[in-house]
Amino acid sequence: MGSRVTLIDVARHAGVSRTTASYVITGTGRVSTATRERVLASIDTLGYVYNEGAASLRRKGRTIGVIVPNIDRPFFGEVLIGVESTFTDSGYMSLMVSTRDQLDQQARLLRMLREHQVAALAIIPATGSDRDLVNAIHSWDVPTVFLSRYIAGSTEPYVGSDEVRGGYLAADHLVRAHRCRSISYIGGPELGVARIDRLHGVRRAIAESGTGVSLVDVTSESTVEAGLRAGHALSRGELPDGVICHNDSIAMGVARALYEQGRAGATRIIGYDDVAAAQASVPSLTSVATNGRLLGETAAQALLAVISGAEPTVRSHLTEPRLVVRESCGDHIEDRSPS
Amino acid sequence: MGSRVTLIDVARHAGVSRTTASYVITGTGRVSTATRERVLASIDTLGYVYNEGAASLRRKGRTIGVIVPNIDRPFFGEVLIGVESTFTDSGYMSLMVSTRDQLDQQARLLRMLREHQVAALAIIPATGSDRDLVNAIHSWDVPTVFLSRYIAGSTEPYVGSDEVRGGYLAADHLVRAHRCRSISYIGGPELGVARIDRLHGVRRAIAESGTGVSLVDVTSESTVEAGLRAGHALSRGELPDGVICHNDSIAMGVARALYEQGRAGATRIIGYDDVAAAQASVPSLTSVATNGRLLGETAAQALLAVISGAEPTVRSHLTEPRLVVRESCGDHIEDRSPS
DNA sequence: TTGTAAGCGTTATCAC
DNA sequence: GTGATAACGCTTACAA
Repeated sequence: MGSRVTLIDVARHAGVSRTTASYVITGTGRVSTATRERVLASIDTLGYVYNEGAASLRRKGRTIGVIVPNIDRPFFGEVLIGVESTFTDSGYMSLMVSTRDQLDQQARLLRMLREHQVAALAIIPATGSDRDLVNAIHSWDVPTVFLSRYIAGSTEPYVGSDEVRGGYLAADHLVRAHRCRSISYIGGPELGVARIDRLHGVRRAIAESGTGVSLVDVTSESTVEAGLRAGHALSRGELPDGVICHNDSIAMGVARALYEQGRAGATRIIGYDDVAAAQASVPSLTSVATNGRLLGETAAQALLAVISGAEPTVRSHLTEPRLVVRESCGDHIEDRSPS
Repeated sequence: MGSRVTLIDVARHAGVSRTTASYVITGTGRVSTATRERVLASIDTLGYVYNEGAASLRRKGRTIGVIVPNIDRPFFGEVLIGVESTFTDSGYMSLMVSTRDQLDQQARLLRMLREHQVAALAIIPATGSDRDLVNAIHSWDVPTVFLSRYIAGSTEPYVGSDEVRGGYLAADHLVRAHRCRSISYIGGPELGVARIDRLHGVRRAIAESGTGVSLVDVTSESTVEAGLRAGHALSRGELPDGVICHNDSIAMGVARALYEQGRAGATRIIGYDDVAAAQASVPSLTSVATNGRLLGETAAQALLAVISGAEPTVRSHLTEPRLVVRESCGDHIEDRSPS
């Protein structure tokens, strides 16, 4: 009935030794076609299933640890798709865990992954992670890639979108195409590297424009609700000419808040990540596209390479973001607010 | 340096036997406080880490298989949060894989999970899964819960939202509160059980109303893009009085398409799942809330119970959906009583 | 309370 | 080409 069928049973049934049976299963070693057939037949009739756990005791395991802050944020979801599909397509399984963006959870999960002997680790570190995390992972000595968020000062392999460039693209569009003189950056955790980098890009774009542009930045959670709150707060004062949001959820919240205040289209809004919903919102959302899926695939491929012995250290890799211009930053938006 | 420290090393260092060391780690057996301290100290100084894989060779493993169609669909993301957090909080790890809603992938992944000796299985089956899947899982003999989608005729434990009720709530609102005489159901895979059940609910609501209401249903993918296409197709003809969409992504696409045709608000739209973006869309989306997270938690808890030996078969569990009324279904007649 | 020893199912080494 | 045999790191009766 159960998985009580072992390699020994197969070997006995096929009239060979465990070794030969093992050779057939793993494809290793030299086995005559005749015996191979026989073994395969036995496997089939006996209903044998390979025991990865037992095998891992001798050879390297085929399980990969994947750590993310929240599975439900659309962007991370896309990244996960990329990571997971790449690994399973190569015969590896992903042990996915979410830290809820909390450092203590992260430490705990890291330990559990260690106990599970994962062969590699892909991690989007929790906000606030520092050298301690890097050191812990480093001393552990398992191939690792940091994803989407990097740790300041770390030299570990990193795959992410070029945040500085993303901020630049957004601000440049506002300043040059729309002649904005005041810009607000909304959202993201205060110390998040993505936020800081994007703001750098924003400032650079402003500086390059040669015009005097005022910049205000506000932190917030990365949720629709937070965007709604931020939008209402914003509309209590004088609106900036343009708003850059830390992600699309916030942007949708801000746009909605302005709409509720009867000021739809009163300022230009740019989101970040270009998730699926961006194109369907009203107004449709201009957004900095980052292609999370590609990010995930890239990271996974890098890890697979290292595991396969391609020793040469994985180098960091930045993908190029792209600005997708839609209605939310346009001047052509009619005022559809409820009168 | 690496994880070369084994229980033997710990035992030697602490001056005890493997057994005692093992007792300390697992909390099993009787050990004097003195020796326990000593062992723990050794573990610390030696940097020992438990080897779950090796342990699983003797006792039951602590890894759970989780199969979903797509990680990136917001609703499934919520379900996963519930499943994963519940399991990790209990010391189990989730081996998550996505089938891309394809049967061959699903079969392959099922096999891999088996080889990894998972202690239990939570699965949202791919569209089109049938008795074959149930039989395969059943003969495998591992505690299993079907999640969110059930297999027709299967008696395996199932945790999901009451789809019939959801369809009823949506249609009842359209028919009674808005006096709709024509309704379209848009989206979902043709043979999906959720779709079929919801349509049952819709028909029941129509029948109960005693009025003659025409019902049209169209299948589609569950994406924003598909919603856009469906919305444009819809607006080429005469619009129905009300539209029920298979999920919120489709609903947002439909609403957007109408907007693009200059017919925003020309019909009432109801979405499904009530994902975060629903409240921020313009118009904000009326939606049937299903609480995916709770679903995931419930399923995980049921599995944990079975694993812990609470033999009595997990019974199926349906959660009650709730209609969240917002702007997209328009001019509300004050009738908030779809209790 | 602690130690001895027999597995768990696989792979690696080295003979034949 | 094929087959003994020794690991791999841990759990768990059974003794002491």
